[in-house]
This record gives sequence, structure tokens and C-alpha cells, in this order.
Amino acid sequence: MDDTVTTRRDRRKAGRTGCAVEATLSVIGGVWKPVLLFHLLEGKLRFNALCRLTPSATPRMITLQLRELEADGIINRIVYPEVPPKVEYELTELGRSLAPVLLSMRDWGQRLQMLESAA
Amino acid sequence: MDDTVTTRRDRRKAGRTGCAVEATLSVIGGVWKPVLLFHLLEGKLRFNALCRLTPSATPRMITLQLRELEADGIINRIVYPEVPPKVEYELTELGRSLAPVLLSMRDWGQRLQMLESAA
DNA sequence: GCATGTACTATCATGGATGATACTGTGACG
DNA sequence: CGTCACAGTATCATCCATGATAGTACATGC
Repeated sequence: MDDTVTTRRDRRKAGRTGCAVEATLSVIGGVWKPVLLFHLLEGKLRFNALCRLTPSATPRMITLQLRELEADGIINRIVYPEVPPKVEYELTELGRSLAPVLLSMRDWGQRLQMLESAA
Repeated sequence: MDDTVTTRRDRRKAGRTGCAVEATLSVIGGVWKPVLLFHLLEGKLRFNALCRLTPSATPRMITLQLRELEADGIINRIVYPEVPPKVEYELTELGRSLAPVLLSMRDWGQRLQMLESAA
């Protein structure tokens, strides 16, 4: 029928479905990103603090996720040229605008957890 | 040091971080789930209709995601005992309660897309 | 009788995301 | 002098999610 572009993979790479939900997910869709962002909602945090708050993620993963978030303009990475090194992460304005999304996700998750424990 | 449970993997499987955001993500966190749910927000849909609305996902993936959503009580799967087979999917009440989450995600995604095209 | 549509399922293959572990350089602390 | 904390990197291994393809049963249409 069409011998040009047929694989679903191509379609995915070529054009998005146009769904804005997907756009959001492409930014906060990782496994750890929502958690990291959630912690950052309450203020600046240092790298090791984030590590301690997310004990099931490796530092490597946390670094990677933070870098992606930084590249997407969601967080700022502030390096203090001191020794020992000090790096703080904070939400940008764009990042803070995610608050409604994160909060509605938290609210729904809380209701779900309540339903689960009630059952 | 401690010979009980140390790996991050174990920690992840054992107990969640307690973050309600994670609970939400564990339900709608797949790649295709938000898109499928979004289409279903507008009403019942048949399997092939969902396939056509999500051309970059294979039927297999759509089946798997729908089954997971069904298992989580987000959607109902209605089988009409006819031939040719007819199956419809619709949101449950719990599924409909996800609307705020999905809508806030859509809103944020739209703003992001506008920012991107404006830049 | 062959193709088509429906709603899947089965099988195989792959690869990209993740995990575990070890290592870096510097200063401070004991 | 040894060790710790900080903020990561580097390397290797693995495995789970996904992709592609083909097949199922039945009925209708040509």
C-alpha cells in the first residue's frame, strides 16, 4: 500500500500524536522526575539531599534526570565555586508552573491510596 | 555492613517512597496510557478505534495497556457477545476522576507547545 | 472460496533505560 | 595520616518494555 514510511517507530519519531498530554509526559514522564520535582516544590535542594530523599534511585539516575530537567528549562542548577563543591537545584518559573499538574497528581494518588487502604 | 536488604531495587519493590505522585504515575505512567485515557475522556471507544487514534502503538501494546488500566479499575471492558466481535472501552468512575490530572497535563503541555513555537 | 474486518494472542528479537560498583579531586576534621 | 563529605563520572551488566510479524475464529461480502 504505502512503501514510504510504515513502521510505527518511524511515525513516533517523525511526528507526535499532537496530544498535549504527551508533550507534558515527555518532560516529566521519567520514573524519578515527578518525585524530584515534587521535592523541589518546597525549595532549593542540594544533590545529596535529593539522593537522600530518593533512596531507591542511584546518583547516576538522579544526575541524568536532573540534567534532562535542566535542559528542558524546568530547573536551575546553581554551582557555588567552593570547595567542597556545593550545587543547588531549584525550579525555574516554568518548573513552578508545573505545580498544578504535580498537585493534582498528588491529590489523585492520595485518594487512590485511601481507597486501597480502605478496601 | 548490613546483610538484610540493601539494594535500591529491593527498596523500590518493597516499599514505595510514600510519594502520592508515584502512586498516580504507577497507574497512568505508561507511555500510551495517558493518550488512551485522553481519548476515552470523550466517550466509549472500540479497540480498533483506539488503534486508529494511536497509530504509533502496536495493537499488542494497546491491549497490554488497556488490560493494565482495567486491572487498576480505571476502565471497563464491555464485550458484546456478537459476531463479529465487538468490544468497547469506557472510563470507570475512578477513571473519570482522573480528568483533572489529564486536563492539567494537557493545559501545561499546550502552554509548553506555545512557548516552543513562539521561540 | 477468497478476502476482509474484528479483537485480539503468540513468538521472537532488540535495545535503551536502568542498576551496581568503583573512582575522581579537594578541603576539613580528627 | 586516614577518612569523610561533596557532586558527580565511568564502566559494565542486565533486563524489562517494546517492536515486528504472523496467526486465531467467525461471519459477511464478492
